[in-house]
Amino acid sequence: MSENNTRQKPNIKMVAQKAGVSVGSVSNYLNHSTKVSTDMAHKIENAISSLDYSPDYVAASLRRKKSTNIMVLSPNLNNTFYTKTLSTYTKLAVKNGYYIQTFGYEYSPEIERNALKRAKANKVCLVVVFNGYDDEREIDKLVSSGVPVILADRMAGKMKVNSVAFNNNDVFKEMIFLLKSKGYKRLGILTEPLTLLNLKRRYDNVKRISENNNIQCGETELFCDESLRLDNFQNGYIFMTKILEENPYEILPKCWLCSSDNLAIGALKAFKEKHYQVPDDFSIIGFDNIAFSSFVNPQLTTVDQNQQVLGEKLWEMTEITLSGDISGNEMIIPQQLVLRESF
Amino acid sequence: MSENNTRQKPNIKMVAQKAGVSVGSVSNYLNHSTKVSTDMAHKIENAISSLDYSPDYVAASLRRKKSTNIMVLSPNLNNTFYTKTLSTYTKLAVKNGYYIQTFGYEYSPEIERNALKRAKANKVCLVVVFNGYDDEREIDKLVSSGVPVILADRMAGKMKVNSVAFNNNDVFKEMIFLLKSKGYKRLGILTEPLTLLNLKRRYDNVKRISENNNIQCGETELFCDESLRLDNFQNGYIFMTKILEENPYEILPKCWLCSSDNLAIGALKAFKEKHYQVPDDFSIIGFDNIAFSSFVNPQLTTVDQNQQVLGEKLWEMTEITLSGDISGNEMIIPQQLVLRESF
DNA sequence: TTGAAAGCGGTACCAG
DNA sequence: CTGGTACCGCTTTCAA
Repeated sequence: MSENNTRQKPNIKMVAQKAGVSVGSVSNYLNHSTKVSTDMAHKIENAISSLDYSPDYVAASLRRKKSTNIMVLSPNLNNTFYTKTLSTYTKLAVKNGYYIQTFGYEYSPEIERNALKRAKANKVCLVVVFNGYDDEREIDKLVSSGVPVILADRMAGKMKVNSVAFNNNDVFKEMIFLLKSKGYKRLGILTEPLTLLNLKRRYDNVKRISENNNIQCGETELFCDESLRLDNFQNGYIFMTKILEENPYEILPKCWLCSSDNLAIGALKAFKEKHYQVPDDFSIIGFDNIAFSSFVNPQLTTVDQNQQVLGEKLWEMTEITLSGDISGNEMIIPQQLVLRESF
Repeated sequence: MSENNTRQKPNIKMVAQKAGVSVGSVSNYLNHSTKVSTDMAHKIENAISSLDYSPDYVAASLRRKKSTNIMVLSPNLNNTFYTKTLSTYTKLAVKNGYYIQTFGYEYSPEIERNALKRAKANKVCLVVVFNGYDDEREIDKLVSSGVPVILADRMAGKMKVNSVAFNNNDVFKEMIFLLKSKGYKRLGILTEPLTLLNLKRRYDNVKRISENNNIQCGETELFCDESLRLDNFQNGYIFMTKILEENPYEILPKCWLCSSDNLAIGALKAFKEKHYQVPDDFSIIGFDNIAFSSFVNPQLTTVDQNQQVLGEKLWEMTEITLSGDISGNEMIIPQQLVLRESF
């Protein structure tokens, strides 16, 4: 008979009333901020369950001036390198009472900056930024307005924020050594634009180490295109097809290093379609070691960037950051060459 | 010299003061709720930019009792079927002033229910649930507490909520017809547990249509395992390997239909490793048509569930839902068999 | 049009 | 330990 089928959501005041205690006491009880008598605890418990009350985080955030929501920004979500990392990270966060909101900014600096603004407006307690670029100003503003930031898979550079990134140097020593021992003279680089700082660093390092070892790896060997950001597989395939069609086999590098497994797998398809044998005519090395890389044929040789470890380190850094230490801490994770069939 | 380097975040009151107008007027101006004089508009504009003010959504949400945040729940994020759909949906949402927070519940009903509670506590204006199960009670509670829900890739069943799902029936007519014309007598089903409603529906339909056409597809042909939820590739591979080792070739179905491309690709690897030829010794059909499915060897025959279309329909449904119509609207998207090499 | 003031649902301080 | 109350930042009547 009652008409108010969407009756008012129970609030702390109603709980207090029903339990016959004050609002403050209910809050104390809920937040364990002060001990309450067992008698009172009982009454409150009963009121809560009979009303089916659950606290309003928004109101709490407003008053406390912070929340337990963590925002994670990722270039996009279509790369299992990111999502696998997030699986681990999310589980850890949930276990500790935090909640993760993921957002894919689709490689658009504009959407990314917009999300950064949301972070402030939504009072998240932390934002984790995967890669990203052209965002230093927004990040600085965010930090100085009180929202800490962790950079993931990216070094802090000049910014004074915490970060966890991969080494991006040591693994190339082994790689180039092997390259040399197999008789290669040049190394082709297939990559998205080097605007991403970790990509730039990788490139600089592999180039330096190559040249120190008489492996040619300069301008002529650098193949990079804007499209490679968006749809790695598809556009990697298209781009490599174009390269093969526009250049005679002789002038192309015989060994390729790609900035992601997705790209490498696209290139692999292009090689096959043009009837080149991998690794005989061309050999290829990926980056990330996503689950998929061992499922393609030939199986992909790649650089392992362990997603579980990254997720765990990220959580460690989160605890450090949340405890107030935002003084530019840095965690560096080693990489590892995993030899399979494509090289 | 100033010590307050983290000085107070500007709020609407400070803007009002600086502009020499009232708080209400600033709010009116910002929300276009009432016309303000151009003179006042100017003063407010100036105050805002000189203070670098940006409004606090949390406070606004509290007062308005709703927000422009949309929560999207997904079983996990490691399947590009979900993330591709989300790419499209996110772009549409952002364009319309909404913000998407994605959360992967890792196939845990507990974590999923928890997230649903967050939805209420965080005052999101809508939650989109991909698949999910054992959550009807939480969803009902959510809806009756005023947060509308859209079911994605899942039909509403008995629940009175809006949904957008795939047809999951018609495509099987063509598939079984082809199966028959190629001389197959049985169809093996490789799937995660049928607790997901859309999976159950798919299975019932393919079974019925098979039997009507004298294709055997019953208990003996159903291969399903809990592990297949978690890491599709890896566990699909492991599970199929086990099947091949425990059963003589003769008694196994020669054609397989999988509940996802990820699973199919895992199975493909198992077939190859045991030196079976695809599609000669075994043929296999996937589901989803993820980008990757045309990159494996042999290329995967699969059922296209167009992710872009799903993303778009989901946004259409979002507008309907947000406009207040939550009376159990349903959108059904057709599927399409895409013939490649594996069948 | 504009301003004043009452909340939204909590938290935290302070007095008892 | 408990209750009373100011306040978080914004929206929204209501009067002027």
